[in-house]
Amino acid sequence: MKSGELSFTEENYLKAIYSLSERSVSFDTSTNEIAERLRTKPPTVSDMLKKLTAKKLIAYEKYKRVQLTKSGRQIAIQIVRKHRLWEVFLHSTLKFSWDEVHEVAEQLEHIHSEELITRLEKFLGYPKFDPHGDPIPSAEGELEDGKRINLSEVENGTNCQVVGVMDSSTPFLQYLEQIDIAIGTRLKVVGKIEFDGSMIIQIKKKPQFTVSKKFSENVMVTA
Amino acid sequence: MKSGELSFTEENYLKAIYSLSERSVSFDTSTNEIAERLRTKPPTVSDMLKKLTAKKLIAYEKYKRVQLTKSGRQIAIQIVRKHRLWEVFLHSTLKFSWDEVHEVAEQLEHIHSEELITRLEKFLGYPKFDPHGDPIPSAEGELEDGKRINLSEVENGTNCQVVGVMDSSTPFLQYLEQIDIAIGTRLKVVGKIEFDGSMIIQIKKKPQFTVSKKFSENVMVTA
DNA sequence: AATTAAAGTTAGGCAAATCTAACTGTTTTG
DNA sequence: CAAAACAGTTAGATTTGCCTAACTTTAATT
Ligand SMILES: [Mn+2]
Ligand SMILES: [Mn+2]
Ligand SMILES: [Mn+2]
Ligand SMILES: [Mn+2]
Repeated sequence: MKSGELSFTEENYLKAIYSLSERSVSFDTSTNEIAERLRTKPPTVSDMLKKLTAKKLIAYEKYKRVQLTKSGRQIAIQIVRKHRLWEVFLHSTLKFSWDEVHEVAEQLEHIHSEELITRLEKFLGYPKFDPHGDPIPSAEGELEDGKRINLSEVENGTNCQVVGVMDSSTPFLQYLEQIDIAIGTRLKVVGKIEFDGSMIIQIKKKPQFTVSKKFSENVMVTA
Repeated sequence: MKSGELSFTEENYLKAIYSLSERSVSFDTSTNEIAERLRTKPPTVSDMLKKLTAKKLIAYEKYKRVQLTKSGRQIAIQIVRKHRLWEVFLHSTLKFSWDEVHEVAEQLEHIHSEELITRLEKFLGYPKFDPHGDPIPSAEGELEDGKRINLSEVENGTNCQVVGVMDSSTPFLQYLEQIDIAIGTRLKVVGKIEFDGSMIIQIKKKPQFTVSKKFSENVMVTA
């Protein structure tokens, strides 16, 4: 790759560190978490953390947790932006189904061309969300933060709309499809079971059904 | 990359060997030619030739010239197919100008997904030529031999490539040379004059110029 | 507080892709 | 045909990304 450009691998590390950090209170993550996420081994991660530190993309000290620097975070967000725009393209333009887009976007997100993304975004009509309901960062790295909450936090008797998932694995997405839940689906929480946190929900006028706590924790909704 | 998949680099070598071989009578090429094409050094090429031989993608013996095997050729053609389809996408869909598309296509051609190309091709309406007028191989690797037609039959706005002449007289050939047209020259028909069948054509970014009907009837092109 | 468990790093090695310098094989040509 | 010129390969080094095994540091638990 051209000088100044990051390798596929470096980009994947930044993206992993970004998404793992975002879900922690202190906006940081650890060697082992990164290793698990990238299906690699801790020593490999250790090596890369040194390299990313040298490039000033992360703030990191031996044995301590890792945080993205401002510039590392900007780059990570741009990769997320590319990933999600490509997912929209694959779904809306090329008619891939939901659960097929991620793998290919994982490759496309590493194409280096500002102009390409600018034009792609325009062609797609400046979408704000990807096919899984996740927000698409702007060219400036701004992330619209909708008031998305976990389905598991929704009160009894409340209506809400599905806007995203925490888990993008094929089994989960297939289960969602099976029970007819997709991005945009409106549903009502009609009951909760204290014992195990299961939730009874209803879509439109269809029969009610029960989902596990694990399920409701992996679905994001807006109230 | 997944096992069985070729690396970026291997794919670029196959593509280079393919296009260099195609232009030779014996359908082969040499270490130095490849090195020059890929802006690398001969020892680097030597190494890769060994590797590609082991994978049975080329037929090669030390100090001899290189030829693609059947399977190597098929792979090379698929990369060319991807490259050209992406160029159409960049030009027709994203409105890149035709001289901007190549560099980005050079990256996109290495995305691994059959399904992606199948759907992209469908979305683009099964184009037969890329923005430079080069033919797009079919999914089966068939390369339209570009049926030779008379330049005078070419539609407005179409790119074509000069492949022969009807008249081989010295005056005609001298005229061709004078206006910088030779076998292989790519040109675009930018207008036609009803009155006398004259044709306005353009080569690359040079100024347009007009040729007579008698001229265009004596030039053979592939669409 | 001392011990154990876990998290994380070094050490050392390997494969891919690249380079320069030095060598060998092939071709051209006086 | 012998010498020079050219083409091509081998040797040895470097960088990146990855691994296992062994070690060190930090955290948790008794
Ligand atoms: Mn995704
Ligand atoms: Mn990726
Ligand atoms: Mn091209
Ligand atoms: Mn390429």
